[in-house]
This record gives sequence, C-alpha cells and structure tokens, in this order.
Amino acid sequence: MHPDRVLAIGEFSRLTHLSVRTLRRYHDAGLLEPATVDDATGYRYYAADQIPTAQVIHRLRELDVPLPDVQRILRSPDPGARAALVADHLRRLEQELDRTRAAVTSLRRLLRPEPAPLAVELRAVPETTVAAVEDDVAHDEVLAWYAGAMAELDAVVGDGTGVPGGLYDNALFEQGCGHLLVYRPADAPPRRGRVHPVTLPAVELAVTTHVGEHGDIDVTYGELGAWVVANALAVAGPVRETYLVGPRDTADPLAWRTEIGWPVFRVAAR
Amino acid sequence: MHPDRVLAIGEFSRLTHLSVRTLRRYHDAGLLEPATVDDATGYRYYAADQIPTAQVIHRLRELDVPLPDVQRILRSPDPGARAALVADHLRRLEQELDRTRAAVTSLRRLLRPEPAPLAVELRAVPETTVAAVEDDVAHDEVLAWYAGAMAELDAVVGDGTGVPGGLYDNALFEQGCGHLLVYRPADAPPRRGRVHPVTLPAVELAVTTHVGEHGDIDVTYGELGAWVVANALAVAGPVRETYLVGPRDTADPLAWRTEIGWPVFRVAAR
DNA sequence: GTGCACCCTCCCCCCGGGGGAGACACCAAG
DNA sequence: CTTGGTGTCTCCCCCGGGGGGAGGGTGCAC
Repeated sequence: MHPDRVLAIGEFSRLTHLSVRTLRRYHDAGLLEPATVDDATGYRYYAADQIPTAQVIHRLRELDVPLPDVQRILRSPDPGARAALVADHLRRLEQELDRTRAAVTSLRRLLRPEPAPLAVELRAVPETTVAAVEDDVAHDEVLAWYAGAMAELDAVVGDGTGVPGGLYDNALFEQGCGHLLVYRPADAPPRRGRVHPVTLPAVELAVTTHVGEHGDIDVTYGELGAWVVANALAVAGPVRETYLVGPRDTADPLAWRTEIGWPVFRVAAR
Repeated sequence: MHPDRVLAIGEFSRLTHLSVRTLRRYHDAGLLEPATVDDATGYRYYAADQIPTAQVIHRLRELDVPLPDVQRILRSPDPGARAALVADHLRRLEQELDRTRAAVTSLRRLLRPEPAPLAVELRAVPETTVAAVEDDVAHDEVLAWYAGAMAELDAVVGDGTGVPGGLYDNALFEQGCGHLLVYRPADAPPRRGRVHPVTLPAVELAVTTHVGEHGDIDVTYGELGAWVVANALAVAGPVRETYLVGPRDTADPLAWRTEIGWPVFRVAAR
C-alpha cells in the first residue's frame, strides 16, 4: 500500500470527474486545498483521501449550492450540523420547484388563445384602522414572511374578525425589496408583538377578483393594469390584496377568491 | 377609453413587475421593443398591449429559458409551434430535476458516516470483438445518446447475446465531452446503421460492482479510484462499465448491478 | 421658471464556469 | 545529458442575466 502517493491535478481530475480548471478554482476559493503545493513551481498535489471531499463538493454544486455555502458545509465538523445545512438547501430547492410550478401554471394561462374578459370595478375605499404587521422584505422572502406575519396576526386578533388583506409596495417588484403590510380589520386594534394599529389611507381602487391559486396572479395583475391604462388612469401607491376565500377557508384552490385593488388617479388625456 | 396612452418605462415597470433595468436590457436584446422611442431623448414609451408580452417573458425567465429562446418563442406566430418550444423547455427542466434527484441520492451516500468497504478485483481482460455504437458526445447529452445507441444495438444484434457494456472516455468528465462506445458481445458482429464491429484492446482492469440505480455511481467511481491509488496503480484509458443487471432485466433498482472497470498500470513506488 | 422625480448611457461588479496565450516543469527516450 | 511532448502554471477575456452607482439630460406640476 502507498496511502500517501501524491496525485497531480490531472490525475486527481480523472479520479473525481472535476475539471482541472474547476479544481484550481476550488483551490483559490479555499474550498479544496491540495495536500501540498510546490513552492517553487506552484504545482498542486492532492492526496487520495481528498477524493470523497471532492465528490461531496461536486454533488453540492450539482444542487446549485453556492461555493461559500459549500465551504460552510465542509467546515462544519458535526455531521448533524452538516445534515441541517444540506436540508436547508433542499428546502430552498423545494421552494424553487414551487416557483417553477407557479410559472408553468401562469404561462399556460397567458398562452391560452381566448382570455376571459376581466370584470373591473372602480371603488372608493374610506380610511380604515386595522391590526397590522409590517416590514421591509426582500422579494424571495415574501412567502415565508407572509406565513409568519399572518400566523402572528391570527394569534393576536383571532381569525373571525373580518377579511384579512395586505398592502404590497411597488418597489418590491421594481427594486426587489419593499414594504409589506398584512392586516385584519379590528375595532380596537391591540398592540402586541409585531401586531399594532395602522390607519390605512382612503384611496380610489381599481378592483378585480383573482380566482384560484396564486401561481398565475401576476397575469391578473397585468390584465388589471391594462384596464387601468385603457381607462386613462395611473397607478399610485401600494397594491392592496384582500383574501376573500383562501387556504384557511377551503382546501379547494379553485374556490379561492383574492381581490386585487390598485390605487389609481385620473390622468389627463393625450 | 385611451387605448394608445403611452407608458413611460417606470409606469410599465409597475404594471409588469419587471424592473426598469431589466426592461432596458430586454430592449437592447430585441426581446421587447418599446412601442416608440424618442429619438432626441432616448426615452422609451410602451403601449398597454405590450403588458401580456412582458408577462410571458417574465414567466419564461422564471423557468430559466435563455433570452434567445424566449425570443424564438415570441417570434413564432403559430400557437402550436410556440407550445412545442415551451414543452421542449419543460422537458429540459424535467431532466434537470432528475439530475437533482440523483445528486441528492449520491450526497446521502457520501455523507453516510460508515461507508461500506469496497470489494475490488484486479482482472486481466483479453482482446474482444463486439458489436458497438460509438460517437463523440457532450456531457449533458450522455443519457439521451445512451438510450438511442443501446436501442439500436438491441434492434440489430438482439438482446440475448451476452452482457452489454460501455466505454467512457475520461475527457468526457475533464473537458465536458468525449468519446463514448456501447457494445454487445457478438461472434460475428454485423455492420448496420451505426452498429459496427469493434475490437476492444486487452487491458488490466480494477473492477468493482456498483449496486442500485446510477444516481450515486460517481461515489463508487471515487472509491474505486481511491483503491487504485492506494494500490500504487494509475489509470489508463477509458472507463469500462458492464451492465450485469439493469432496467431491462428487472424493474427493481435495488437489484441492479453495474460492473465498473478502470484500466490501470503499475507505477513506481515513491 | 424652478424643483424634483424621472429617464438616459456607461462602466464595474456578482456568480461559476470555459477558452486560450505564453511560459515553465516533469519525465522518458535517445 | 539533451530533447521533445505533455502536463501545469498564471493571467486575461468571455458567457448569461442581472444589480449598483455615477454623471447628466427631461417632463411636468406648481
């Protein structure tokens, strides 16, 4: 046995199915340091027991784990912590899969030859005081934030106090992060944890209703937007959503009803 | 109604949930040309009926469709052709999902605390003449090529003529594409279509058997590689796989047996 | 006519790789 | 010991699909 036979980078590449270039990059990134490096020539030499490590990196990269996260996983000595980090990533992949499914649903609706006509109503909404949770949130954390905020809201004000809703800052879509607010109507909104009273300003809303799950809600947004423009209106302020019928009311997605209201004002005709 | 009210890029951004920067990029790429561009100022103005197009692009991008492909889809006027292109992409996503699943399987095995010891055998293989299909193939097309080549081979020489196998060029993993060859033993190999006789050279093989589906076969490769190195051998020439028990023999992946043989030669001890 | 939000172009950065140039290093054969 | 082929080094540029920010011109409402 020659357990410490050293391997040049090319040989190591053949054994691990990682390209030479990639191995060099991993060295530079501090991900996979060669067992020894010749000071004079710069030649990298690997040991046979680095093969499993290289393979773990390979697999993690196939799962699109970013290099810094790969490093974190490799550096964590405890197998439990390691497994937790990996599980974290698998969860992220799962979320991405949900996003993909939603995009497919939405695309199907967009490419349908005959879109159903949209019923839009112009509605003046008076000032309202509600129990709310609000925060600045990044685009890809919206779903998680929403779940947490709505759960806290339910816990504080109960879930029999009228139809819940949310306000979504336009900057969320334009800059990738923006101000979010979810609320429930309440006569005397309490102040507990993140829940506190907020007075929503009076607005003129262009309102339509989205039917079904939220995978293709952007299509409804677009149709509403087209209607708004066609009627010589312009958008002003955050979008309002009202969850008339949602997952908490019935398990059947086809029965879900979400009201979308876009604050508008009249613009001069051209 | 003002159906031709023009929209500045910011307003269009709010209506489509695409960032201003991204809209500009799509203009530059010829993906989504503004309805009019002011020659003097360079200001982009969009029409309301461009909203659906923008949304289709948004969805396709969420599915990671490359911009040139998005363009191709948008330009194809026939809804049927368009649906076919989209379906093509969904197939690609499905393949990627398979790859992800394989990586998860493999990772689980890699992170298992106690790896099972590997039984490796050194075997001298004589020169053999076989019926083969061979080609230079890119890494991400291997599975598709394999399926086609093996089907053609079965059709020409029948599937009762001994255990099939394959040779996989190391360059496939190092450079991303390399020479592939699949074969079946045959006394008088015919020459029909892509099938033709090939004489495989005699080699010394380090052989082990991979059990189960191929998702984690790279782990076995790595273990075999480590064994080869530990025994003062070096790899030479393409890897040989032999499909002792495969999907064509039984539907139970746990029963599959794949022999992996790495051509080796003895190196001087250090 | 003035202020301010909007819009323009341009350049650099991110990630994780690949291509290729030009210069050394290794090793076996002659 | 030289020579040649192959392996390896570093360095820079490229890809795709975006984001950040600088510096300067515009549209429009007051």
